[in-house]
Amino acid sequence: MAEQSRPTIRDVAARAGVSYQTVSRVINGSDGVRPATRVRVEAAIDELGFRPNAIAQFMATGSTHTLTCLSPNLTDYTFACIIEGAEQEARQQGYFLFSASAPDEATFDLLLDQMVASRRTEGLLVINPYADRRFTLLPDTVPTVFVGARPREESVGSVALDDVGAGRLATRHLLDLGHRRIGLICGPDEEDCTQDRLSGYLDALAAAGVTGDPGLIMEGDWSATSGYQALARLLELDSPPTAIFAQNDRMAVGVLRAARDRGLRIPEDLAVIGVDDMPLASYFDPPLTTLRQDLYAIGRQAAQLVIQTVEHPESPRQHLLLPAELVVRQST
Amino acid sequence: MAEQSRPTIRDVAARAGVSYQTVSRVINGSDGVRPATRVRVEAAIDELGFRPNAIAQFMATGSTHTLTCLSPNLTDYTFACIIEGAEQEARQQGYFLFSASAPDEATFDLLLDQMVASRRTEGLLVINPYADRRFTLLPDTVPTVFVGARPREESVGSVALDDVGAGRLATRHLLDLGHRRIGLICGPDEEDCTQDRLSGYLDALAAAGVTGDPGLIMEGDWSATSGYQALARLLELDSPPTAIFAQNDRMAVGVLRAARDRGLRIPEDLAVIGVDDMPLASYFDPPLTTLRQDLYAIGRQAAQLVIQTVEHPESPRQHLLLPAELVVRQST
DNA sequence: TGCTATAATGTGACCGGTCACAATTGTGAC
DNA sequence: GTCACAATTGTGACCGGTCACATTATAGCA
Repeated sequence: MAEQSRPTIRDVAARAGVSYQTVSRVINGSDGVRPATRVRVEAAIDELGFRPNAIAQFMATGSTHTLTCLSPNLTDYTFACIIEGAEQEARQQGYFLFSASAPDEATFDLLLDQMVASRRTEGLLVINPYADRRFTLLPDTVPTVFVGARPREESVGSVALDDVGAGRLATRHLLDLGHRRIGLICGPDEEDCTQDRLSGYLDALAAAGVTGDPGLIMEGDWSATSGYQALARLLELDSPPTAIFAQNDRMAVGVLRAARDRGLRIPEDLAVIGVDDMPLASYFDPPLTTLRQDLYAIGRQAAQLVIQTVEHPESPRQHLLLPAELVVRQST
Repeated sequence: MAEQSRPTIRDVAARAGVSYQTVSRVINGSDGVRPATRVRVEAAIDELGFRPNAIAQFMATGSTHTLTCLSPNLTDYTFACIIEGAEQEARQQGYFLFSASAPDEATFDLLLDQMVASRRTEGLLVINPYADRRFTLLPDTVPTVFVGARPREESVGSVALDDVGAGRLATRHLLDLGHRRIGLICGPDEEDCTQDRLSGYLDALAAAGVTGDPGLIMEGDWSATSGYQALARLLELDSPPTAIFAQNDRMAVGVLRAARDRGLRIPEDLAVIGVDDMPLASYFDPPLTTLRQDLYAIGRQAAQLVIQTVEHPESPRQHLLLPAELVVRQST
């Protein structure tokens, strides 16, 4: 309302009695401007309330300083933390982070087109790239980092939880408590972390000289309901498990509930451990033992990696694994 | 790597043997292009893999088709749902939604500067504007909508839960069950929804002819811990409440826990109701009675409102209230 | 067939910055 | 006081599209 159209560098230049180029120099803090001139220009900027038009800067420099984070959704707590971590890091380094949810492949493709092909973004963070076949749609023209999964090709960096280690840690914890028949409730088969946590589980069993029983391994979909159903099936076995390792907390909560509905005491009749340490984990009944992952750190690292690749395209791709931490509460 | 620099409309024009303006027409689907010509241009676009540079389009048209949603954080489930809803709606209408977390006023101010002053964004969604004094920083140069709060000035639209109605509904539910001493655990004093849910509570009590007791009203900070502590204090009263209305689910969960720790049976000794219907509400012990709010709808409506104001600046500002729905489970 | 009305296409300037380089000014040495 | 050289400052073109308008091709009709 106040000003019909906002002032440009040329307006500032006119007011300060210099050329637009000098104003540009002042904006960018380049040297080669006499202090007296700089002061004069800065005064003009203040008087006019001038702010550089970022779009025009992008246009001229060809660089948007914007990263895009694509996630299956924004509401999953783990994804949200990763995004927030990445956002912080990006902001600190002078970048923007645009985050968008791509619930399906079509949306993913659309977003890719709008962000990458139209040159709005300089780097890509992809959370959970193997949710479906979306990873096949990725262009190789833009620096990319996978979050929570190993890349299938070499040109992409990655940051993830040390899932094998986490699987091992959880399983060993249950073994240490004397359990020998340990049920495993997995995430979807096609996801990396499912496979890795599984192999950590198998590792730990083998290391303890315990023979694994494939019948104790169930596939869930990360939801509490799927955990509930998995336990129901496990309890129908002739020789049911005495402990459950659920690959995430939501499924573990489903297990707690299914156990309670059947009158099982936890941890006496059944020990339960999850992964994530979600916010209210300690408020369930009983408080959930779990493996905490530092999701913010994962996000921060991921942002760092993309920025590194954006700024030094030839630098080697990195693959980071962050450790999980055992949080013992009362469900084991 | 493949192409050093991506093709522009002039490259396409040369290939198709037309002028760049004709290519521009084809891109934008304007009519006044002979079908034969259009086909030829489209072929050239495909052959070269041309995609219009969005930044250049912004530059030329002055419109970015981008909205910004500022939220205190991205990890709170309610905020995330709102953002996802807004994102969906925006996408459907051909807009982008940039969402950023502004944990404090300084960040909020910075983001405002980067998004608004530098003309990257055309509309603003502000979630929880009264988290602190951030609302005083808002510029009046860009269409703005408050989400989850009433605006303090007329130029801003708003979408929120019908908090008064929700407070009334929750309280009446408890009254209907025969409770007369109903404890209220509020959110922070300075937030609108705290005040509104409180006045709904008072309304319902008055309507039922029950005299309210100010000693039964506690202030929390939305966290489970604060709910836990609030109940602890309420139970020390000479005449403690027989029911609790917590203004959100997290605090309600804290209440459940505090009650369990003291050996109170729920709902026999103490009835508990929350607000939000957060994802695992039905997995707590006992499953939580609560008021569901349609957060996606709130987000969608908010996006709609901003877009409306962006496209028709003179249209009147709207203020929407969405109803809450009672979900009765076993905590009452 | 010629003429006008209309459809289709092309041209130049412009959005608001930046870049590369040219022009000007200031400085120190002689 | 001059000159060479460095420090400042200014100029034109450009980024990749779009706009307004000029130009040309086509169609419609007498």
